[in-house]
Amino acid sequence: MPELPEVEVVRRDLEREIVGKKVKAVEADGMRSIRRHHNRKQFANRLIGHKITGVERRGKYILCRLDGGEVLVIHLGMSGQLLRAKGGRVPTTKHTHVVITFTQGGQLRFVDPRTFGEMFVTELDTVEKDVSELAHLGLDPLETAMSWEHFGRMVAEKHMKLKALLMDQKFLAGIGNIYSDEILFGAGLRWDRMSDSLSAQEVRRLYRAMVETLQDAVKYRGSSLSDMQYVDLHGKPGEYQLHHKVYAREGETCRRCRRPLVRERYGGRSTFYCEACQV
DNA sequence: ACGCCCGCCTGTAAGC
DNA sequence: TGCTTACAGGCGGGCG
Repeated sequence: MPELPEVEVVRRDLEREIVGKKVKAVEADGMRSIRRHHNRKQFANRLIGHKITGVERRGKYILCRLDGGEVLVIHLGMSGQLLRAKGGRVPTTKHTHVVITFTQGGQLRFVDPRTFGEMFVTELDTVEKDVSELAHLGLDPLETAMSWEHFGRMVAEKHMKLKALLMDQKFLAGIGNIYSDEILFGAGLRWDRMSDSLSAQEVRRLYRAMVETLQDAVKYRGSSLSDMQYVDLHGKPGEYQLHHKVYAREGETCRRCRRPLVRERYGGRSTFYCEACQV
């Protein structure tokens, strides 16, 4: 579900809500969501008694620093949600796999119907070396300051379709299916253009569209589709879906040229674009 | 090195 | 109404 903007919104919510809190109790309903651990007790014991000292993001991963030098790594996968429950009396919903209770009261809950998401505790100073998904992450489009010329050199070194390149987490960290389509519309480029075929002007448009699209999406607190799988820490949906130009708008009119938008399958997933505005 | 498919899961919607 | 199928934002692995 969540891509960079949604994960960033949740990270900001977590920073406000759980930093400084100390873990009192941890419950997990099975091993699926904490599959890197040997057992539930070991997972719980690495959290209990520790205070959250900060919350960072690497691409689509959330890292909650703990006092004592460990870190709680969270990946939401396709359907994962982090929800804050204040007081203790809020009933847990179906698919709640992990509940972290703080000493000051209140809980952080991990809900994940499709169970592609996960969380685990590991050493902070080796996490980016030992966890290969993190070790191989590419640049973060919002965190890494870089010139469009530098971006253009990186893009031109590859010989890949633009959509595949934008979604390649080893190249750029955080962009998924929704935002790749939105970025490419913003840049006026087709999804299947080869990365080494862009003019300087096209590179500049792509870089600009990438940064602006992601920033806007964060500003509107992410995209919540009809399934409502993405909500923020307080259970509230985002509003960026109201600003989507192409994603899930097959057959609707292009906001720029009024022609109907098209959908194509690529790499097993839907791709939305305008045949006239994207070349 | 890359393109493409599968598997991992559950839920929902569309099609018959 | 029911059954079946397709599809959904994630990722890793394997094969050609």
